[in-house]
Amino acid sequence: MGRPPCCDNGVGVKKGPWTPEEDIVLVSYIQQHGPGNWRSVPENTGLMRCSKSCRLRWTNYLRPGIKRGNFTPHEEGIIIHLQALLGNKWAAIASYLPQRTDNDIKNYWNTHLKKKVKRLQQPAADSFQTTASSNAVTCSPNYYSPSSSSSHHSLQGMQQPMNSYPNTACSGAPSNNETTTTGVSNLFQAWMMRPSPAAAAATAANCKQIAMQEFQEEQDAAAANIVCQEQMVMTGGDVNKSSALEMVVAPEVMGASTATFSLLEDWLLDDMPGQAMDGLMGISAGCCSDPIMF
DNA sequence: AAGGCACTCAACCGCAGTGGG
DNA sequence: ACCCACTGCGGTTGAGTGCCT
Repeated sequence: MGRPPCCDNGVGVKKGPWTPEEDIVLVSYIQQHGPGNWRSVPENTGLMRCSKSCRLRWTNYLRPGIKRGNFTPHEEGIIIHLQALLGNKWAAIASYLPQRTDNDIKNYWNTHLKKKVKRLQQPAADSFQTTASSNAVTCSPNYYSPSSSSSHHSLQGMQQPMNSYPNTACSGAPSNNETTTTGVSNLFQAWMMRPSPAAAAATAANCKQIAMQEFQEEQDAAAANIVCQEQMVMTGGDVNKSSALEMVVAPEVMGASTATFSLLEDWLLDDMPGQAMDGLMGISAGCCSDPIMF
């Protein structure tokens, strides 16, 4: 017991924000060797970072297909919904939003959604206290227990194939879309051709799982079309940080993702007609208090 | 203009889980 | 069965930034 953390030696280990130069070194290495074996990354690249820091930088920032910026009302709704179901299982929640990282979702929840939900939950809770004191408003993740898996909307079956980042496990399926893969995107080609572990593990236990599998496969295909624009603006030895490594998802890819994503959205949101657009999905009273919601 | 405050988010920390030897 | 190396995850921190007074 008590194995020291990998960064414990401290000596010579750099901390704090990553520089564009470090990003480039890391991306170049992952292009050659693929993600994983993080222990060897600092050793082989000369990066003065611990392996954990390298992994985090990759998964939360450099990984292709990451969508940054504002969350859409749809995404908000899904996060709120899944948080009510799963609790603070950010990795699990992130698996349903393949373009978002668990860190992003966690941050967004803590900074925006938690307050939002609380604010809207308050009046609902007040009204509920007079009627349903024991079974309703808690939104506990245990509320939908595995024992209720006979329910049409049980998460148990479908969670399995979604546990890996779909967009990093590309099946290498050929695409009809024009793929302009230049710059940094070239760095990812090698590892993007790996087979999909999710596809290999497919068991099709129920209809929802099959649907999610299809979603996964389409995500894989979409990932093959991700266009990563390398915009390394080197001016007089300086690196423009803001544009050094900017991944841009082609509009047609986003369209495909959106189309396939609607399947998931249907499943997530179909019991809440007319509630999605306000971004809060009626979480305060509607979803959590309805035992047949899922 | 400047100081204080609140907010955001990248990054860190520590623990748990897992698989190989 | 046990140990250990490694990865994954969730909670937390703190630097940067913008707004307000």
